[in-house]
Amino acid sequence: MNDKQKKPQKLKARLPRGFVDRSAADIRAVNEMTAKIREVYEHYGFDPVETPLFEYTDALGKFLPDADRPNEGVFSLQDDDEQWMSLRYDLTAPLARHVAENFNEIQLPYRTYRAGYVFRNEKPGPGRFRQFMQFDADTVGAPGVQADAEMCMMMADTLEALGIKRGDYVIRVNNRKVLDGVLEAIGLGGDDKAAQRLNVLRAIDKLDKFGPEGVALLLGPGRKDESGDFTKGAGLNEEQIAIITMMFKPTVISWSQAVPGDIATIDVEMGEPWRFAPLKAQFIAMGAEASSTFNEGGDELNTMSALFSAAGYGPDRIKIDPSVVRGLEYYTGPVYEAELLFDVTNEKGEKVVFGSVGGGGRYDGLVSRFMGQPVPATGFSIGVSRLMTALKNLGKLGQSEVIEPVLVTVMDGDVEAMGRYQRITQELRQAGIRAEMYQGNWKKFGNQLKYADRRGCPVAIIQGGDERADGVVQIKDLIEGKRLSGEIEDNASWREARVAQETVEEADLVAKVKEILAAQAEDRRRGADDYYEEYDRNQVGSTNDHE
RNA sequence: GCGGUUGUAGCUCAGUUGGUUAGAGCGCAGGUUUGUGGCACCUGAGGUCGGAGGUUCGAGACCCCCCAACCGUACCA
Repeated sequence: MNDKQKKPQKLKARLPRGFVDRSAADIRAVNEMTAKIREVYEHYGFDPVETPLFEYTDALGKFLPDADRPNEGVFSLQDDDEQWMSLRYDLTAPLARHVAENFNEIQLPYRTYRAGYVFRNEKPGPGRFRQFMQFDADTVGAPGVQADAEMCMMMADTLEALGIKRGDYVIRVNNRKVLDGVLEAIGLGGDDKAAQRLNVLRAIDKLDKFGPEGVALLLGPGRKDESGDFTKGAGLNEEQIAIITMMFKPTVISWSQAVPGDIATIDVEMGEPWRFAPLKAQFIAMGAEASSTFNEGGDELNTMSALFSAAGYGPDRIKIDPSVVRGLEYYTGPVYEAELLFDVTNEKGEKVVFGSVGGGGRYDGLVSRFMGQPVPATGFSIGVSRLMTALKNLGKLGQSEVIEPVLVTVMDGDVEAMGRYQRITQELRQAGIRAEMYQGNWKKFGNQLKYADRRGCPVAIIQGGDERADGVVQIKDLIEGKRLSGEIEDNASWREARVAQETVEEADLVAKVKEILAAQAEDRRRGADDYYEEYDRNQVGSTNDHE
């Protein structure tokens, strides 16, 4: 008490882990993106719907928070009636709830889209957040794979609408039934093998991260990562590993040269569903019945492939790829994934494989959880936040720069003068010019221009007592002035010079400001052209322009 | 969860074998300048040295425990 008074503990300003504040530029970029996505979805005949951020936890799935691991994966809280509620972790489960709850009013097939933030209570990583935006489209009540095929085509169209060139992305399609069939065939069927099956699927899902060798290790004994940590494998034998590896490791030997019983001789080039035939033949050669699940999945992929070709979507846009796994739990049929193929440079200047920016599949069981009848559905989700990072790299965003407002400075604080400043500001606004009157401490005039400078205001309007008496205003071109400031060293003469400033009649104010803004825009355009010429010179190999 | 790295001002960091009152740059505020941005100069605010315990005459530094962040890995319906 006698010691020097302890200062009150300052509150530490800190952002919760895994969350971000969004800047003006980011928000504008997101708006630009979502507008383009929405346009494509609307064009395909989808209608918007919105559901709340919260749902009752049981509607989201079977993952109730329990005593041991509260809030595992989802953010949950108990309502005052003690019911558990959770922040949604995707947009699919809430849609299923919405459809089930309004089943009588909804005309099936129900084609709908929606965008919104979803939340995951997981450990965040680079480019992975605990709140992020998804943009979904779904068709509920359509059992045929033509609905799935349409989704894939719409994904391709959406990416192109966002400015991603054909060849810089691919939609990869697989079918859960094929995977299930393969697992059955190598003796991993049955409930007692469920855990092992899951391990196998997870291992395959890591293909883009660890490559075929890494996946093979994960399928077998296990893999040690660079920090020395050991990941336990699925414990398959070499023959089983070889069959699974066959699904994603292309070889050059054709089927006719394959030696029965020697799986290493079989060609499984990706991209064509008929390539599954050798797999099937191999199962028979090994004495295992090729399962009907496997055949069903293969047939569905064949149908989808035919639909793609008929609609003119070749393998440069959509291809069949047996290594696609996705959403390990609720998918029941076709699954698809949108992948970016170009290199992306991260904040640290390292090249990284960007990978998946969206995906989806058929989830025939989700709506029917709430109903006594089957309700088939298929849909996909685009990771908006993630895709935005990629688009920034491509230079496809933020080009339409926003012009900061014209600043009307304040010289005198009396009501009459203030009224004039206010009126000038309104005149500019009514002429369609973004404008604001200085709202800080007007007595420090230097600070007003400093504010305008740091904000990037293009023009400042100045009217002191002298100008007011004459019915004129000073218009200062801040961009031009900044350029000229480099030529003046001495502060006094810099202040004297009043560079890039001219006096006009009040009546001519709007016209003159427009003139200056137009000249500035012209300068920017010229500068941008130079930039893009430079940019184009640096783009090697991007010769196929389909626009 | 497991493994590794790192914690000093708002930010980036220095701080010697343990030694007086913990520093710099940037940023911020004020001034030189009550009618002019940049540059320059002057002044100032801003620190539980991540936290607790221990060793010591003495700890920002050494020891132990805890916490947090970052990276990798696992999980991700």
